[in-house]
Amino acid sequence: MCYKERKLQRDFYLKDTEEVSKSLLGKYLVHDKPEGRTVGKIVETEAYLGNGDPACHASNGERTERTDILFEKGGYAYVYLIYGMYNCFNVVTGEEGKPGSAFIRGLEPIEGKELMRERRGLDDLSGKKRFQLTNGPGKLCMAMDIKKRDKGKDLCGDELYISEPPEEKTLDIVSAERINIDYAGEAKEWPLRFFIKDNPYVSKPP
DNA sequence: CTCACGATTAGA
DNA sequence: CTAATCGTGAGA
Repeated sequence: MCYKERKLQRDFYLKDTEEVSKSLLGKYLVHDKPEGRTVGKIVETEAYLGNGDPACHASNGERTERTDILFEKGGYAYVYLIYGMYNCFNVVTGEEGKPGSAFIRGLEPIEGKELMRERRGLDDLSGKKRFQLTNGPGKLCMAMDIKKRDKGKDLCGDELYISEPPEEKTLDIVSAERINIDYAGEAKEWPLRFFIKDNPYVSKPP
């Protein structure tokens, strides 16, 4: 499979955050490393809108060292450490100067599953345990080996990128409230979480 | 400089 | 249900 030929170009990422978050569903996230390639189909995302969205790290419109990349034009990786131990992967969206990102919450493993299993430190993948490989934002970063050194990487590059799937399928997309943002007041209720209906790699099924 | 805390996860 | 664990950024 030639993922590079199907790589999403810059214009895909320049649209508004909500639209990019939705259209990322079904796409293939690819990470090429010396030890091997891992590929996962994106099955769950959340939109973080920047200005006006109290849940977004750039909500106050102020640039800080951590969130500076969110103000870049779309198509860059935003990776940050949460709870001192897990990485979270976002795709920067929109035009330059407008902060916002699509948070990737769930992947369905496509290629490099053995490498993913090793990186996750799992021995037993029998039964429903196999979903633990990539059914959460921290888990998929472990499986794909995405960490802070990847922050700022251009997804239009050759190492970490997103591709059109081999065949277009019609997706049954569900919207819901975002997860674990109790601190965000009424924004907690905004329907900015999107996932593929009934996909077992969605982090927290409805 | 200090210090409270989180877009999570694994395990009891 | 809770502990783990540390970079970040607001405030002194």
